[in-house]
This record gives sequence, structure tokens and C-alpha cells, in this order.
Amino acid sequence: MSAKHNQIANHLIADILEGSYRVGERLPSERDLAARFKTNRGAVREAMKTLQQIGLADIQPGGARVQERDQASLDVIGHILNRGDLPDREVVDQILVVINNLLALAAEQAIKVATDAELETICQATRPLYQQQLGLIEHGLARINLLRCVMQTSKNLPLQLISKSLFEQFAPNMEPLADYVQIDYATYAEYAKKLDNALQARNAIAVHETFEAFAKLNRDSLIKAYSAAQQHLAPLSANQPMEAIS
Amino acid sequence: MSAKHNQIANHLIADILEGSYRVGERLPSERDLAARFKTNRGAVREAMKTLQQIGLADIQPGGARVQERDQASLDVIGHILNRGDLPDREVVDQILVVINNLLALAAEQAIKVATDAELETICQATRPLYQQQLGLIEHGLARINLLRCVMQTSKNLPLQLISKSLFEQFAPNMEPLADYVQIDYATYAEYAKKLDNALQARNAIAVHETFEAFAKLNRDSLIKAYSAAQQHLAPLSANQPMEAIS
DNA sequence: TTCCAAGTTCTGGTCAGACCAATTTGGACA
DNA sequence: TGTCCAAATTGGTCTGACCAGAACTTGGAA
Repeated sequence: MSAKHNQIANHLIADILEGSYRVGERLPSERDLAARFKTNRGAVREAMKTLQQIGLADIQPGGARVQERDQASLDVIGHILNRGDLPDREVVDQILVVINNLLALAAEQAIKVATDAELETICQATRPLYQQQLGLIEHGLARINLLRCVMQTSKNLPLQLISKSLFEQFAPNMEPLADYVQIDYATYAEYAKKLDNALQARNAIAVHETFEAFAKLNRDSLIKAYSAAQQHLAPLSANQPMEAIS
Repeated sequence: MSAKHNQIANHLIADILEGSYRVGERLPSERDLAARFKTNRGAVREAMKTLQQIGLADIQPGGARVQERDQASLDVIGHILNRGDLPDREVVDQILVVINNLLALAAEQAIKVATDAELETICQATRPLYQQQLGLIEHGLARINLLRCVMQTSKNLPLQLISKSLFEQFAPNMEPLADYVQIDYATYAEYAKKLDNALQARNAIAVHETFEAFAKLNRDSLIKAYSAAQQHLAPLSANQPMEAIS
């Protein structure tokens, strides 16, 4: 499906994150990799450039070396989450902490700088969450839309870019958990209404508290989803003890 | 100095940020650009890949198109700050808001998860700021070291990556302002001591307040620096009314 | 035996030219 | 006027070659 250089890049990224290469160790040369993957050097070269962009490899004349994970770019997150049957729970927790914090900050900024009309667009985004009966998917979309509105209204470019990057790497990798997520619609509705009121009153403290409450809700939901998913996957992994070999 | 494809990329990035190309508009073809910059297509191609990575261009078979700035990657920030004599003040302000918020979050996390020994390493990083007489440069390094320590001790990978990326784009572009920055060493020392105590007591609220105070200090310092810099640059721009033409 | 310097090999960086597949474009046709 | 098809254009891929600098090997000097 995807281009050859992407396959190579993903393979190498997986290898590095797996620990197949020690930090600081030299990766095989582009010519070696080209032979190993039975392709031309150009494709390997493009793959290596991807690795460098992600920050997992430091390419220099003389050889490419593996870099520390915490020296990488924010773009590694997606690849880290992508490993294994379920995304790494600890990293997911950390992302939730960060996203929630950024969201609260964005709301704080929005209250500070937005016009009444702009604030109203956020409030409108809260309404579906407590005025309508939403399905699982619609509820998710409404939440995402609320997030998007808050970020946009904050008018803080770095904040927008960080949230976008983080979210775009986060969301698709939560797919394996989606089937196990139970949403507490009632509590969500309650908080959404509180948020609506707090925003209209430009009450920064109340808004902040509401986002804290949302965060706790999401966190609990996630914990339950992990438990459910792990129970379902445990017997499966007994029938399929080995990963796909090819 | 830098490679040819980097020159091309920087040129194109500057053009796009300058507004020479409208959003959605098609960029010249790789072959056109190659002819225009008097180089081969490979170099242009690498440059275009950089643009795509930064998120300023959407490259597809049929043509590359300019993307919205807020659809870009976090890596645009550095390029945005790089334009003009002084970095864009509004964006700098926004970055300070975000960095300070992330720093406070990191400290909060550190208090929550770190061992006493780990917390102590942060405290040690605060000491030079109030126990020693530091020069301008040493003071800056000490502040950076404190930031690094807090981030590391938070043990939150996304948080570390975001801060690193943001800071690495931010710091070098503040260079033009460096000569105009006045540091209030006494107040810094006072806050640093408070931070030290608050950390040792694991008093999250006090820590948060201290970081707020630091933020205010940095913000004031920056405002003054901008004023001073603009006064110095104003007469210069009268002698050099036009930007470099070539 | 140790250490350093010169030479060789290997590495990534760059370049040129060609072909392919998808898109875009423009004109012919209904 | 609208539709459709073919030609031109675009990015994507591949090949093969050469270069400058890094890394390694080897030999000799201390």
C-alpha cells in the first residue's frame, strides 16, 4: 500500500523502538540497508531522512547513529503508541495529562482574549453534549469539535500546533481501545452544562475546574477500557501466541 | 555554508510566510524551481520534502499547494520567529505563556512522582540562582538548567518532547534581543529560594505560584527588552529604509 | 609496547538522466 | 453548454556515478 521508503522507515523505527539497536550505535549503512531490503539506495535514503526528522537517528557523514528517545521529536509519540496490541498505557496517561493541561490553558486564554461572539461558538460546541442524545461516535465527534473550538479561540498559535500534533498522533492509535470504552453520558452532560455556564460568565476558575473534571472522567473511562481490553485480549493471545512472523 | 537544498527550502519558507503565495495556491513545479535556482531537481525535491515536513506545503502528484499556517507542524515556529529584525512579539508572548504552563505542569508532575533524591536535583538547580553572583550568561544557563531538570524529573515523555522542541526553536531566535535584556537578579533570587523551599515541602500550590511569578518576571523583562531594542533599531532602519533586495 | 600519522576503505551528500503513474488541462465532440 | 477523452504536466521512483569527509587499517617512530 504505502510507498517503499515508508515501509523501510516503519521497519527501522520499529526496530529502534524495540531496542534492536542500542543508543549511540551505528545503524547499517544506506548501501547495506538497500541490499537488505532489496531496493535502491534512494528509497533507503528517504527512509533515513524520515528517521532523522522523527529524531530517532542522527545522520552524519560517516554513519547514522541511534538517538535517545527523549531527544527525539514530538512525532515519535505516534510510533511509540503504535507498538503492540494496545498503546502503551503509561504514555497514554501522560498524553492525557498534557492534553488536558493544554486544553485548560487554551480555555483560560480564550476567556481572556475572545470576543463574546467567539466565546459563544465554544458554548455552542458544548451544547450537543448535554442537549442531545448522542451515539458513541457522535459523542466523540462532539468532544473533538469542542476541543478544536477551544484551541482555535485561544488564538495561541504554538498551543494550536502542539495540540494538533499531539491529538493527531493520539486519536488514531486509540482505535484498538474504542470497542471497550464506556462513556458516562450523564456526567458528561452535567459537566458540559457547567462549562457552558462558566464560559458565558467568563469565570476562569470554574472553567478550569470543569476541565479538571473532564480529565478525571476521561481517565476513569480509559482505565476501565484498558481492563476490559486486556481481559478480551488475554485469551486471544493464548490462541495466537506469536506475532505475525513475516 | 549550508547545503543547497536547505537554501532553497529557506527561500521558499520565507516566501510562503511572507505571503508571496496564497494559501491553496499551487507552488511552481519542481522542474521550474530547479531551473529558477539553477540546480538539479533532486535538490528542489529535498527542499520540498522539508516544506512538507514543516507542514507549509501539501505535496501531491499534480502539484504542491500552500497550506494554512495553523495546519502546519510545531516546527514552523522557529521559521516564524526568524523573520524580520526582531522576532514576532505576539508569537513570543504566546510561546512564553505555553512554556510557562508546561513548566508548571512538569513541576506538578515531578512533585507527584519523583523520589526525594530526584527532587533534590531540581532544588540544587535552583541554588545557583540565589546563592551565587552570576553573570548574564551564567544566569541564563542556570535558568535553562533548572528548566531541563524540572522537565526531566516530570518523567512525562510528551511533555519533555514538546518543551524541547519549543525551546530549541525559541532560544536561538531571541538572540537579537539578548543585548537589551535587563535581569532583575534580586527578584529572581527571591523566587528561586521560594521555589527551593516549596519543592522540598512538596507544596504544589506554592510551586505553581512561584512559576507564575517567574513567568511575570520574564514577561516584564521581555517587554522592556522589546522597547529598548525597537528604540535602537528605529534610527538604523531610517538609514537602511529597504530590506536586502537580492 | 605504545602511540601517532599516513593511506585506504567506507559513509553519507550530491548530481544527472530517465521512466512511471497520477493529475491536470485543454480541446474535440455530442 | 456540458461531457469525455487524450495529451501535457506533475510528483514519485529508480539507476548509476562521483565527491568530500569520516572511520578504520596499517605501518613506522618513540
